[in-house]
Amino acid sequence: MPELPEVEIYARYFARHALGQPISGIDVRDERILGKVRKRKFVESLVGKAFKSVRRHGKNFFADAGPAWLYLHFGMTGDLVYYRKAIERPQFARVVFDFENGAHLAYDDMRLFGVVDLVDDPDAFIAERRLGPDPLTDSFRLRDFQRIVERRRGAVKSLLMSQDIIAGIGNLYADEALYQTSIHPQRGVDRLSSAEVKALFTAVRRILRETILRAERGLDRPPRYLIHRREEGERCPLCGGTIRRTVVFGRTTYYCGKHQR
DNA sequence: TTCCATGTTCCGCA
DNA sequence: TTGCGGAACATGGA
Repeated sequence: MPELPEVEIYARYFARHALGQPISGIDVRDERILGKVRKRKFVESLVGKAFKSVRRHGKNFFADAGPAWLYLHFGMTGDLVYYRKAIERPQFARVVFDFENGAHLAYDDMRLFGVVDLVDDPDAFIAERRLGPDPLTDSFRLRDFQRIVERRRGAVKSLLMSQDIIAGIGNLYADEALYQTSIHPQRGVDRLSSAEVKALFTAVRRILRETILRAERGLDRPPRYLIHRREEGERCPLCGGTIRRTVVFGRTTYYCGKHQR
């Protein structure tokens, strides 16, 4: 489930299992998952190295294998699986890292929308892609968010999902933030009150943090979250209204027809 | 069989 | 210039 919180969990998982372990081999099982890098260069750049640290910016993941960085984007169905026995290798493992200790880390991705690549410099990558601030860092400031909202037009959900405005929010968490702030997903950005802009800013951070904290403890998102009610006609756990379905920014959108205005 | 899916990119149009 | 709709990508799962 790769939006920001999921990628953060993957980053921690990667750090827990793979950091400092010498890479003894790499099996690129499906080259279609590779970005710009060719298979041979990818393997030669990483074998014999060990990952030293990890970074995440929005949905983008980087692991330092100096001088090159491993880059991962999880697309819609990307996942990481650390395992010891060959039989445990996941079904859609596209790239497998073998470590000297005999364990393996698979990048698993059924739909192949993800990317495995090498980059020279994460900061340059972030700048080139024109990614906005990561909402869980100090670079995400209310002032900046307010300024962007003032200049922007269109539906508020589109703004939340635009990676050049905020990096990391996808379809589910955009709906969640709007639901929890009682804002209709199709409301024009120019019709948000300053209190609503502030509430949205706060809600985004709180929801992402809460999801990560709970996931670390093996807990799902709280029962009051819209994420458990993504179906037309469901009951809204906050106000008893009816959950509606529409399309915004090209994506299926769920909202409460009663309390989101 | 048909519809839908947590993402990104590209094209055409207003 | 900005924003949006639609399609494409690849592969299931319900």
